[in-house]
Amino acid sequence: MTVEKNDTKNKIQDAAERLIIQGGYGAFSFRDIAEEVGIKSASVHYHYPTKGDLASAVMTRYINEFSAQLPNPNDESLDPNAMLEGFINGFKAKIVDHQNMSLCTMLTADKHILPDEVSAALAAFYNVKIEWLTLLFMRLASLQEVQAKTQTIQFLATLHGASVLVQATGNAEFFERALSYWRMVYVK
Amino acid sequence: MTVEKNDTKNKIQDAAERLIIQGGYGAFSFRDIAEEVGIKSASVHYHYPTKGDLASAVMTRYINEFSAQLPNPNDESLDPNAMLEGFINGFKAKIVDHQNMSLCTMLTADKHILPDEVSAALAAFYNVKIEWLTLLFMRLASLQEVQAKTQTIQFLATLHGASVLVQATGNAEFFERALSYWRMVYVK
DNA sequence: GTCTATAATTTGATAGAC
DNA sequence: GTCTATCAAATTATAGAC
Repeated sequence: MTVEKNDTKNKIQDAAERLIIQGGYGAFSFRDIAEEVGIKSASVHYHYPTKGDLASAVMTRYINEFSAQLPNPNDESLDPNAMLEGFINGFKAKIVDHQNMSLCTMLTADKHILPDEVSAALAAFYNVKIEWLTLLFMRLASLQEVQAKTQTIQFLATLHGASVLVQATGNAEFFERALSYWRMVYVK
Repeated sequence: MTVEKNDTKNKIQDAAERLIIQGGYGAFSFRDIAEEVGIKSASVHYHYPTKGDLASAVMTRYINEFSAQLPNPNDESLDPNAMLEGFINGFKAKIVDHQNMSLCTMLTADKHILPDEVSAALAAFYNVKIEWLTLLFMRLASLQEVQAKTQTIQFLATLHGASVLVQATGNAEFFERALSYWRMVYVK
């Protein structure tokens, strides 16, 4: 199984991901992508026949990379507090450092105009994150599943809402302010 | 000063607002709006020459209506807990009942492709909400301004993030779960 | 796999009649 | 204020040569 990291398919996905993050599903065109990759739009269609196919591929790659990078929350050789810190900081890097919203938040906003398979993948991805965090909070705070899931929803909402506030106001400081409770209780 | 609530300008704004809420700035066209209002696209251009003009008008109307409906947080004849409850429930109505994200969250996602005046109005609007909530939290919890503002950012993030989770997963129950802490502390 | 060429449609916007 | 008519540009997508 050969893994080419810089082949045309990946370059196309890189460009598409960047464009979706910046303007949403409606704001990426085959010509924009072609130009960025250095080929013609017909060649983009060769790799991904429709816009939905391409968005779906970008989404799938994002989910796979994200999931692969998640450690096992019940691995006793790993510090659960550090896992939560890593989760927060990974999100923060996308939001604050790159002054963007996450790919998934963007696609969530566009859910009504997304191909069905993409919006289904999106919902599934959020459920993966919820399950992972629930296991982590069960371990972190010795909680029952129901209580840990509630913590998860509150935490995930804070994280995603923080990105909305930062993006809307341009005030990066709001990120740490929104997350301060969670850092205080579980990280420090 | 005559106030026509059902004149063409307002009908156009209604249609534009609905379309923006459903698909973002990129997913509303003059023809879509014309069809919904029952006129031709050239007539829409008569009222709002450019797309930016229309988006700006929708945004301004939304901000004005929202601001006008906010009570004075320091009015001692009003219950501050009820004010926060009203704020939460007003947001919930948009998110859960209408299965949408709020106009402002949608436009925030599209910020990079928005005309400058619209994105500036957006940032200003979030700051209005933050100031109002900060005054409310100062009164609600007898906090200093800095602490009240931190509460505000945490609360606003939770609210907006809840809408992302509900929209992404289709699980309306996540709204109350995300807000449960705030309802428990300040509403019940 | 990439290209040229092009089809079919949609888009934001304007001119001018009524 | 609304219409018809139209424009120039951009869009997704396909056919076929190399």
